[in-house]
Amino acid sequence: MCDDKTKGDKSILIMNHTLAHILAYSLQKLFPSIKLYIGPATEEGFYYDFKVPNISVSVDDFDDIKKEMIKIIDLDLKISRSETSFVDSIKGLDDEKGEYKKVILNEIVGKDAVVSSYKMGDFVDICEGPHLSSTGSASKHFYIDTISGAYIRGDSKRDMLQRISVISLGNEKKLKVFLKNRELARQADHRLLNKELDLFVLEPNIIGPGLAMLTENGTVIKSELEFLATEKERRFNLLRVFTPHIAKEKLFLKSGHLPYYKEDMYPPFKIDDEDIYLKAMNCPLHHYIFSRHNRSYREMPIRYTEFSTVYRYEASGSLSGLMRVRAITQNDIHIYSREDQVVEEFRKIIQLHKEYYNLLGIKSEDFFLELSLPDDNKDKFIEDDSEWKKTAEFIREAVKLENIEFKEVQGEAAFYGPKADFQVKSAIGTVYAISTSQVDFAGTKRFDLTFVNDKGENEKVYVIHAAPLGSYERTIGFLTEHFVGAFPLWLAPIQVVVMAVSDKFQSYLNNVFAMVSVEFVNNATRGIRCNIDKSDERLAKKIRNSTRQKVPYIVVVGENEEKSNTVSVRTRGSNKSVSMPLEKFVQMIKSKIESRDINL
RNA sequence: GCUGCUGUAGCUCAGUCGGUAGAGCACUUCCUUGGUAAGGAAGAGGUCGCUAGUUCGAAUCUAGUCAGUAGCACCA
Repeated sequence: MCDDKTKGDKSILIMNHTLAHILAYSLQKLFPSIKLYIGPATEEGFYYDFKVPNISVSVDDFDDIKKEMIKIIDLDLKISRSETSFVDSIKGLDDEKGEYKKVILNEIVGKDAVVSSYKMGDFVDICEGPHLSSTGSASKHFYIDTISGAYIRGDSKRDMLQRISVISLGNEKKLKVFLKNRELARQADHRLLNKELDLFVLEPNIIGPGLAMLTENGTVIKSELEFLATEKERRFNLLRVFTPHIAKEKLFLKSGHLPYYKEDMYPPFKIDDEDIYLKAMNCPLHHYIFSRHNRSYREMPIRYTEFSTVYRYEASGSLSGLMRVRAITQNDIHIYSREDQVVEEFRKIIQLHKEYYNLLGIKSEDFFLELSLPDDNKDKFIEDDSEWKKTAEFIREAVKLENIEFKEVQGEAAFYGPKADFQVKSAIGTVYAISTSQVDFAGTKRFDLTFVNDKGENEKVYVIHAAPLGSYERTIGFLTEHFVGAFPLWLAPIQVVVMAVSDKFQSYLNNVFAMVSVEFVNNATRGIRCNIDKSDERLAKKIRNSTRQKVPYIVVVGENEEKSNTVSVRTRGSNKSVSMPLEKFVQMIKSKIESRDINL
């Protein structure tokens, strides 16, 4: 997913890098006081970061910028390279306009390097290169896409610059296809689909930003996922527990989450002179359940799970529909394990993921696995080299045993241990962790989590944190986008809509409705979810309404059906209807629901 | 949180130069009893996100604020 083939195409990267310079040159012509920062090529094109003092460049300027760029391309300016020493390069920069270029030289290039510059016309930019030999060979088929903010060196404590992002794929055809595909992807945005599907409600002004409510439709999906998880729990020997949503400050101080994560928790309220926090995580509470009595090596591992909501004061700018919310409901698993069991337990968690993903039709190209390790930032990660190494190796081993490809990233670990995140892309391209599994070697120390080993000694517990179904909010958002609203039968909020050709056939319609919506044995709450459409509309209109809600089966009855005790069934995705005996239809649906068949 | 953009009916949107609002869909009622993606008519529905300010007068101009959004930063 992340290593696509276009990435290896060097010539496009070179051209886009040259186009970035052309963009910068154009901007400099239009805004002479501009301070340029950096302009790399990306997978889809390139961008340039800059700041114009007292002026904010806007989308209204895009036309002018494009014209300037085309002009520079048409002039076919020669591009030449020159080299200078670090000191001369610094000296050569204007104090004002070169402010951010100096950042590059001082912080990225370094004193000992020879600094290369590329020149086109009267525009010179410090750059490693390589570049095209002249501007004329750059493609004019680029699309100035967005203007937004970006921090210097990605550091939120520094100045924010403006970033113009351009899509450039080398030719017109690729550009058109890209833009068209992106438009299609945007139609899969769960926020957009929600207008038809009516799964959730956000009332940021009244209830609060990031506090999502599920409607009766969304709640069906949540419940189905919960049934599924409950079934799996039994198979994987997970034990269900239950904990409160609030706790004293002491708990989170002990766990180490405070003061580390104070900013990310809702501010506390005072009761009897003590600060009470809304929980932002379940682990410390589960730890107390685990450690309520002494544990023998014989009973390990102990696997707890809880369906619970945690509250995180997520940054306002990061909130997005159901994908990033502030009240997060997870199926949160904590496995208390002996050292020699960690790999096997972690492996089981990966297997659990596989089972879920198979069932949901999520293929390996839909996600990627990221192994997150610490970097040398001592404020973010607990210091203990040997434990970090050991636990990272546990995860690598488990993941390798399950034959899943992964990539490793530094600096993304949890403060208490390395983690393996399943990452997915949303419809608009934002990457989200859909589930996370972590090995914790530190929390265990703080809570003195131990068991008595076969030598009668206290031995350290390793905790695996996992939420293989992610949060309901994000998972429902992701699944909505994944299926573009056309949920598999077992997840569909409404599985069948029955309607009659005219209300002459009311009684047969009622009969069919009663037969279809009958609940069945193995799980009473998993009967067939059937709606009856009694609206005074023409048949075509009723079909249209249900079709837009992506209802899997639309059942129509009239004179013919009544006579023969059949139904006319229109399956989602088809515009033809098939006649079949009522009994047969109900049986078919029943078995597909019970087996969680992905196909209709 | 930062930068930009946006905020008019449940939804999608229109509203000229400042003169207290309009359409389509949805909703309600009536007509229509109609065989597979929009039948017709009428009606109801809005302190123009909120708060100040400018003005005789603000949906429209200004400031602040709340929220959404695109990125960036964050993401236990």
